[in-house]
Amino acid sequence: MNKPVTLKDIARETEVDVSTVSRALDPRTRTMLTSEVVDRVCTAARRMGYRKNHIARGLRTRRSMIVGMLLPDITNTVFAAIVRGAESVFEPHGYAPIIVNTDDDPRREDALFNVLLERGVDGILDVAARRENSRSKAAGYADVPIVTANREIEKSSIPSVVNDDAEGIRLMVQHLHDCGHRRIAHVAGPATTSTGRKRASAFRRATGELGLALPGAAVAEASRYDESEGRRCAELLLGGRFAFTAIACANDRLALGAIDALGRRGLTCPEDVSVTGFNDIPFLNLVPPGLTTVRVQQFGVGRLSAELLIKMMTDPGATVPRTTILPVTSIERGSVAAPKPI
Amino acid sequence: MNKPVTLKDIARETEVDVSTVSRALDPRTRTMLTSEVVDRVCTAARRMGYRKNHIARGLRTRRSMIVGMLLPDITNTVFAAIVRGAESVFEPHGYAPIIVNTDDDPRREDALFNVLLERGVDGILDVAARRENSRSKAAGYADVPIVTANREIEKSSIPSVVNDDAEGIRLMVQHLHDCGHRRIAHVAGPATTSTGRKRASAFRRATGELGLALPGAAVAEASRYDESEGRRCAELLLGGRFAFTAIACANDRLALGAIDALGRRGLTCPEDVSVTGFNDIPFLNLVPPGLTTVRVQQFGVGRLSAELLIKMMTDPGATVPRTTILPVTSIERGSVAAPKPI
DNA sequence: AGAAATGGCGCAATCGTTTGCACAAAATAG
DNA sequence: CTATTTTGTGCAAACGATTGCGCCATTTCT
Repeated sequence: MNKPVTLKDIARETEVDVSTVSRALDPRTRTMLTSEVVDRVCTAARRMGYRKNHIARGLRTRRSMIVGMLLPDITNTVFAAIVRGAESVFEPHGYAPIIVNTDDDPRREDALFNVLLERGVDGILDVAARRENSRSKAAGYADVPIVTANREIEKSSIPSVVNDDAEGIRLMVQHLHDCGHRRIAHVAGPATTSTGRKRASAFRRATGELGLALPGAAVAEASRYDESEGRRCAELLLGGRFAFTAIACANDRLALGAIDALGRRGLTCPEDVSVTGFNDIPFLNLVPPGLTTVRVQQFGVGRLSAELLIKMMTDPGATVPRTTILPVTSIERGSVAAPKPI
Repeated sequence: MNKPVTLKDIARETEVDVSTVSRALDPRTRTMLTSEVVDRVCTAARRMGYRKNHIARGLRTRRSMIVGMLLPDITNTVFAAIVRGAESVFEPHGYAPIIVNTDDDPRREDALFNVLLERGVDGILDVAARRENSRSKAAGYADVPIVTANREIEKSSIPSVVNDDAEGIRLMVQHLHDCGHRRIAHVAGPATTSTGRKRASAFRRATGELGLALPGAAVAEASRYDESEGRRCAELLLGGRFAFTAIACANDRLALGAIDALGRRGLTCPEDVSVTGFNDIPFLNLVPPGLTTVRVQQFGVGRLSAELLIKMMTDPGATVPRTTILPVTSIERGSVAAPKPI
């Protein structure tokens, strides 16, 4: 239960002023001191088991060296990978992340946003952004640098690092078309997210460019990115007036739900209906029939967005790119085949 | 770029002392003030957009209200679920978690442990514990409350919340035995983890109690809990002198690797060899042939360990249970069948 | 050799809160 | 109606680090 060692203790021990100790311990200010003193202080610090107090430091410097990360749900491996990517750059720079899960609940999101601000985070990496900027965000925006990752906030100047959603969907639609599909349905992601909207409009554009029919009954919108919503939407499509041979889903989990819904109707994938996903989440390759999907750079999104945020935190005047778009690749597996001859 | 509002600002505005403002804003000390003053201060605070500065507060109270969480890898859904469980109790209590990933690297673990201490965390939830207590941990132990979750540190008094590893393995072995298996091999987890050791010794005990043969060649030890190690160990077993009809694996990912290794040898599961796992990770039900496994309370482990840690942080004198063991259940799927008649 | 420039270090203020103590006014007791 | 307790506030000292400023002792310049 011994008290932690402070600068003052080291100062007493080495018979110099605490300011000198402080300077000796900081590599940046160390140069203005005699190397003899630096040595003496450093060895004493090591011997006494000194650990700098980030809290006190933060009070004086007004920098907590803590960043906040807003996630929908860490349980979702897509976001976990982003966290690792961000960590890989935060940690070497001395930043520690506080992670909070919003469950895509706007109220929770606002509350947690405030929690982060109270904590005095130096910046916020928002991986749970919804399309419209919320009030508390607008308020906080002036003070704390924010970067959104994976998703973006529309009509705002908040920088974002995202995947090429449009290109990903285009790849999937093109691939389906190449396989002979002409009547393709879409299970869209929540319109509250930029990814949901982007992918849905990219779907419309891609099918349009290929001259495919696209009635309203060809699109069903999920309210969450999960299997049960994928199931629900697929059932909606199956019960609708649009006869399709393939479904392009806005994300892998929706696709898994859709495939399940097909099975319950006695249909199989890909024989009866082809299905595509988005993200290429882990273990997907092991699930039959092997989902054809879009591989995104989850880790890269985390890494780049963290680098961007660090730049904004350390140099407030720096001009940063408004949007950074990372390339995606197409992963072809067994869930896509030629449509049944009629 | 307006400066954040401080107690001093509110004091000036309401013409009371900062100490009074401080007291008025704290529900616990609020009672010693006139309600008139409390009202005046609170409304002013709200109007001016005051947000308490946790950093300054932490410096004075010597409590950061931050807890550290050491994880092997947040990408692993088992640990992500534990995080959510812990969060569900930390957040309502006003604690924010800083999460770091050790990748099960002892050096990284020590370094990150120090990072957490420098950050002035009020407690540490160690989900990445290795069996032997490391030096830095022993050092820090005196100052900061620690609880291990999922795993435990042997020969130490650090409280832990774990799953019933022994019972889980017993259930699997019993089930295999019930199906007719008499020659069962084991892919053990790393002996550096308590889970690896516990499950291996439980395997020995369970097979022993059933009177089964258990030569050394029946057990292969993985150095990490991942698919490639599962593959490697399964190949080792297949090339060994022990002819088995089933493999009980220390974890699901090892089991997936093992099944893959079987496939490469032209063997199928469960027809040729039955396989069992441990943890019941998400999506496992979708992967053929459906892994028979042990379901553990990941969320519960997180929740209980967090509750324990909070108790230790708020009441240092409290006596807490050394070990809390959560029950497990058996999940039977398609990966286990009767052994081939010889 | 005297003046000026440089380098190394100490002094003290500061960051925003909390909290023990003092002290006045009000309430209660004797 | 004084003496004592209570009650509500203010004062000021922490908490542990950073940093502008100033001072003294060298070194360098003229």
